[in-house]
Amino acid sequence: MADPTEGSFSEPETEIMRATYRALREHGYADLTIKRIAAEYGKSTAAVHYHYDTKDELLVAFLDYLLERFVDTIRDVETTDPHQRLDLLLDELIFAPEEHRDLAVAMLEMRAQAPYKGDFRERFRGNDEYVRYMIKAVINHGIDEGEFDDVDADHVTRGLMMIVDGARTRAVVLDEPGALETARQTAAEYVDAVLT
Amino acid sequence: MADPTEGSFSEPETEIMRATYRALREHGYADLTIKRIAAEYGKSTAAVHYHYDTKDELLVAFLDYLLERFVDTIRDVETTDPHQRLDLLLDELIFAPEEHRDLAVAMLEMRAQAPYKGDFRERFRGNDEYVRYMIKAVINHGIDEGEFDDVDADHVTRGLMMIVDGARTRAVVLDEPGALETARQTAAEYVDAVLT
DNA sequence: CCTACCGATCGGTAGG
DNA sequence: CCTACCGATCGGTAGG
Repeated sequence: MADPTEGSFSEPETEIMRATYRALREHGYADLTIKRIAAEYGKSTAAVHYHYDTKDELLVAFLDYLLERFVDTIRDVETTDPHQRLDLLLDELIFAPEEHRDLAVAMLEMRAQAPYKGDFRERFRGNDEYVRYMIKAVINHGIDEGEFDDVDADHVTRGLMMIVDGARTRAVVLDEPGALETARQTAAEYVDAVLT
Repeated sequence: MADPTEGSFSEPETEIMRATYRALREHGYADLTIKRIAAEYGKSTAAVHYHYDTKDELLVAFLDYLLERFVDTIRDVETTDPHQRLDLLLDELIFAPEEHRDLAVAMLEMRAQAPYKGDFRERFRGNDEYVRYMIKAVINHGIDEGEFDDVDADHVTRGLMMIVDGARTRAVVLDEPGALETARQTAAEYVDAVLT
């Protein structure tokens, strides 16, 4: 809250989140231990437990941290023209895994835990609702301005989310060059087909 | 190989794969231990290690087992009409997570390990190629018969895979009713838009 | 395949 | 926050 947005040091909690991120990237979720997080943090495991009583509590906080970072990558779309705005939004949603592969990998690992952790699922649902709201708003705006056909904005939004999530999953799992370009093109074809 | 396809007992390896499946379903990948697998198997951990030297070796065999089961769910499309055949294929690919949620959950967990396990990634790539080949063959058949437009079959196939994988991921993570119906409809819209 | 066990590591805590 | 430690559990093995 003190706003060291650019400062190289900040609150211990933020440092621990960063350390968790590095540990997850290096070892994967299944081998993510308090000891490794503490090692990345540069302090003892007791220091970690001083800030987060249990591992579960730390992981939920970490998911919030991850989702914040994710939302940050798609927040600054500034154009007002609906079609262009939708294009830019889709660019960010689909090409994010390319620029932030570590983030995409970590997100998929956390996502795969959702069936076992209700806390995780709730947060992913909230995040998904937020992203869908952004897309839906642009589509509705385009419909109002007569730039898009009068479609079911909610349905089209969900269709685009399928493509976005498919792209993300495939980018992480298969790691094939060109997969994101294909996804972007598919999204464009879908937009052209149903909105115009 | 002795073919007890319906027998309630079979080779120890198959029993262990089944036990691993149950243990994974119950505890998740991060808490999947040899001890729990052995408990499901009904024998000692040494019995498990007798068949699989290391946990890694067991997991790779288990992924093969999972992918076989997955392929089995999409093998028996019998129609010859291209459009109908593509529809049935997409039905199976998209609605599979509904009928086999455990399988879909397990698959996503294994998928999330791909960045850390080259063995896993290779197998997912092989499986993906197989599924894509099936779809592409149907599309090319439709093009040859003049039922579909003369499109880039490979590109359309990849577009459909995005939707399929998006649907699977979202079904597991968000667990929202209706998500698969939406995905199926999106796939139909995409097919209509680019193939006809 | 089993019993019995190995060293290593786990999440978490007591006491300062 | 640290040192030092807890009981529990991990993957894996020896010997039969």
